[in-house]
Amino acid sequence: MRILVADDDPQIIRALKVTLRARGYDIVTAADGPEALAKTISHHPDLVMLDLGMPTLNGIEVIQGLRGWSQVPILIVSGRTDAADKVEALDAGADDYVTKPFAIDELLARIRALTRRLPAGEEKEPVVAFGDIRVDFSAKRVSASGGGAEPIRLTPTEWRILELLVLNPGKLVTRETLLTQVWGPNHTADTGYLRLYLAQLRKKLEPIPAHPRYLVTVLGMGYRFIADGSSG
Amino acid sequence: MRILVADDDPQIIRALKVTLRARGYDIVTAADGPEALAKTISHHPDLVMLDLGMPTLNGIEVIQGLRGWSQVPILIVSGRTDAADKVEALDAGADDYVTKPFAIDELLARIRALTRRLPAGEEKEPVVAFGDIRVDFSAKRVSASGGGAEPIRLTPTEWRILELLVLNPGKLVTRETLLTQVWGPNHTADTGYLRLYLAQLRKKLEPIPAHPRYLVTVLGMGYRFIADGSSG
DNA sequence: GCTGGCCGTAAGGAAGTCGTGAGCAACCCG
DNA sequence: CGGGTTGCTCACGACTTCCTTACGGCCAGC
Repeated sequence: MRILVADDDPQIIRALKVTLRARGYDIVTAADGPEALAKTISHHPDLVMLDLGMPTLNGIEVIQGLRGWSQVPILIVSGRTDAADKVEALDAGADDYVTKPFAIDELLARIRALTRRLPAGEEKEPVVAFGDIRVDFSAKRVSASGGGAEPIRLTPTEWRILELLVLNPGKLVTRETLLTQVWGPNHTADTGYLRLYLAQLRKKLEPIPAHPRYLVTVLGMGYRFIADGSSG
Repeated sequence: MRILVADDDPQIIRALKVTLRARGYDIVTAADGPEALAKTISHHPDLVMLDLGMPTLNGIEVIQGLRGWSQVPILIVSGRTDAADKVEALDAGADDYVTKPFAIDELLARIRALTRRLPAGEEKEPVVAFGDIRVDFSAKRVSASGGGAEPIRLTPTEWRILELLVLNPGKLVTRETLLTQVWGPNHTADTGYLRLYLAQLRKKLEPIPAHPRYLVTVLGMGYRFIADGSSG
């Protein structure tokens, strides 16, 4: 988690850097408004902490400059306690406003609150591709880029098995693991239906189902997903 | 924009109700924790204002009860100024914390900041179009651009379901997600009414209701909204 | 080379899910 | 108090999914 700290007071910068780094955050600093804008562009922080009283550029203008193109959460840290200042900053696009002096624990809690809902906004799509197949886990969707644009339909059970295998690329997934994870902890007696679902998955996903390249059998043990580019 | 105000002090309730209604907000009130939870389920507010010092149920427990199934923004209004209280509430899932007494202008600005990023489809147009249908989220209206200019009427439940689906284009929306988001956390036993509402939505929105093109069933898992131009 | 065990494949029935229509109770509003 | 709307239950047919059973092929060990 990367945080940009913009303040013109070197002491505050230093104090925040130490405190936040100790909490595991990756810290980028800026001493004035233009630098804050530039470093937001170059470093893509997950949160911007902004002091309103910086030289060169009004704090409000920095907020507006950011909001013109970015939805990054903005936390204002200011010495001004006047309600009018808070209203102006919040309406310009800031997400929270803390007045100096502040309790460091409260600041940290507000940082957590602001960064918590981040994944809901701009997240990468967890997509895994192999061969002509694209697996989109967030959308629960599989499509073949090559043969026809029609999406491939998987049943819920097929999905669970594919997830277990693809999310552990290269690793062996034992038959017992598959059975307990898909059918429940009490379900360890396999009468042969696991082979059946693997056959169906291969029929739908493998270029040559009879000679599986990605969903490989490990004799007597279980199955393994081999990603593109992996040897063996 | 609907706001739930939960406080055990009738005077505060009354004052906030008047002030917020004057700003155009739709206000729902609750006098204790259980009522706040129940009215959140039944009224689906866009923001929950919570007093920590309510009887019957701890404020923290109310936050947890909401966060178990809802992502609605929570604004804590409390008389406690101690940093530890703020940390506890924010870490439990609250999004902002204001201490009494507060400037009403600041409170309004913080409400605007919290509700600003509400629509899950951030910063996009609040209008989504597919086929001959135009869905206006800000005006809560649906109209058919093709056959006649008269607006299509949706019931509140139909609207909730359509929102969940359209705001997650291409993504799978689980049956369980739909049930908890629309009917509340305790409502997981589906006797078949979800199919019914989907049928009604398709009857009103789909060109050929019997062969849905936009509100697609994913067998055994849930439903999916397919936007125009997407493959499939 | 032979046998036993494991794997892949196919067919078929049981069980579950979905779409649809009919119908009833609760609620809102005039 | 009455009409219309909304929310929900029940029942039925069509379809999909799940799982069992059965059979043939491949590899290991003897």
